[in-house]
Amino acid sequence: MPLPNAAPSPFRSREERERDREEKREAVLRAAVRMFNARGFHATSLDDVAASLGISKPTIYHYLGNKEQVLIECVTRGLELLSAAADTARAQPGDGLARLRSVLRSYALVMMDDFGRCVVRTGDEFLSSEGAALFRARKRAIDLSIRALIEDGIADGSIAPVDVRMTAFTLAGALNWPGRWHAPDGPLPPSEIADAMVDILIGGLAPRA
Amino acid sequence: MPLPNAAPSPFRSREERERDREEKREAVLRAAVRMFNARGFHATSLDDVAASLGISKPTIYHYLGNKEQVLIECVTRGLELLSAAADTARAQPGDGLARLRSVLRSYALVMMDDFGRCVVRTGDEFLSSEGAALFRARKRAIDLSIRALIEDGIADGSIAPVDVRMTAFTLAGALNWPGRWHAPDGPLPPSEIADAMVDILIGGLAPRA
DNA sequence: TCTCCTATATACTCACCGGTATATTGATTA
DNA sequence: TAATCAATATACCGGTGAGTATATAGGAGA
Repeated sequence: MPLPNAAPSPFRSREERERDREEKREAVLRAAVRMFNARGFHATSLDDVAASLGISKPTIYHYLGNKEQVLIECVTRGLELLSAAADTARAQPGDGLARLRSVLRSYALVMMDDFGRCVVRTGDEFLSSEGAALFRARKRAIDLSIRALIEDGIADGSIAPVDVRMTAFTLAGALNWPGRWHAPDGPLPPSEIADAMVDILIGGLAPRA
Repeated sequence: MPLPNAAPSPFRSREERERDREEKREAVLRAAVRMFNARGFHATSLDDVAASLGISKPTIYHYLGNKEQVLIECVTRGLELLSAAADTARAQPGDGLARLRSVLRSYALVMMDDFGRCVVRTGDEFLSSEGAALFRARKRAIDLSIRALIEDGIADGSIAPVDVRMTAFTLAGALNWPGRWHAPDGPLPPSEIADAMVDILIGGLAPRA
């Protein structure tokens, strides 16, 4: 219970200071990911990122180890969003197709978020070999989640007996693409884009007999 | 008619010299695109490219203006392959769906070629504003080709009445993706990958009633 | 109060790399 | 044969940017 003394004190407790620190870290990451997405990783200097926050480069180094780690944290945020999307939708009721549809929709939405975008715009080339290995492992886990869902759907008859591996690649590829072309201030809201893409992927192009 | 004197002369004619020059230019481009694809544009120095050919950096500048122009030529090569794929398949007989299928297949194959890959790995960020404008214009033309084909198919009843714009995005996105993950020395041959992806996109996932 | 830790800045180093100036060689042409 | 041009190399310049050394100021704890 907080005391009724609502006057904010300039003296911060330990937890408050830790929260402050976390908040600043987060702000650095947000600013960085926006710039990385807009100009590309190599073309963005940490001086630029610092300037956009009105701080200086060493401050960034105070909160994050080095430039690659900034990128890794951004990518990791995005991958976590993607994993979360896959996991929560997977736990829902419904047949395989319905659950897959839900995952695909969430996946597409993440791809129109700053951190999701960053995942798709960051090739292995940008990371050190350790970073790239981690990156690949997490992407693989997400891929496996999607494959499992497709298999469920095939088993319960809600999905046609397709090649699971290639299907997962195709779906992910299509849904990754908005991360490259979607402009956050475009006319179509992300949810509509996601719905339209998922409908096409689920239904295909050929008219139903 | 060549004279029966088959002994290769060290004295080259004008045409031979021009062909030589063209061949060297081409070799530079091939070496460059491979490295760009493997390490990324910014992480590849022209010294590296030169070294991989056993020549020196000024030689590259002798054949191509500057680093951006090297990239633009690579991307242009890829875009030409893509345009060619769209145009030739469009001129074939068959209903809209059949022709679209043919275009999609060719498109996917180009994406597993060095130059096609380069198109998809090169974001606008890497180019100057003029380069990026050119790039976008050519991609737009390809997009319009695909849209036209989808419209044909809807008109002749071979394609379901989908949202044309979103469908073109979705198809292109899915087919672009191999440009990022496909390894040229992988087990599956590109033609099989292309077939599998196109089948999924055309047929969708839901079982036919 | 003295010391230590945190947050921040300024100013620097160092490596890399795009691009160029200049030299050399050999073939082409006048 | 002299003048020119194409093809190539070596050696350099200048900018940029990652990362660091060092200073400072102020709060926290002993």
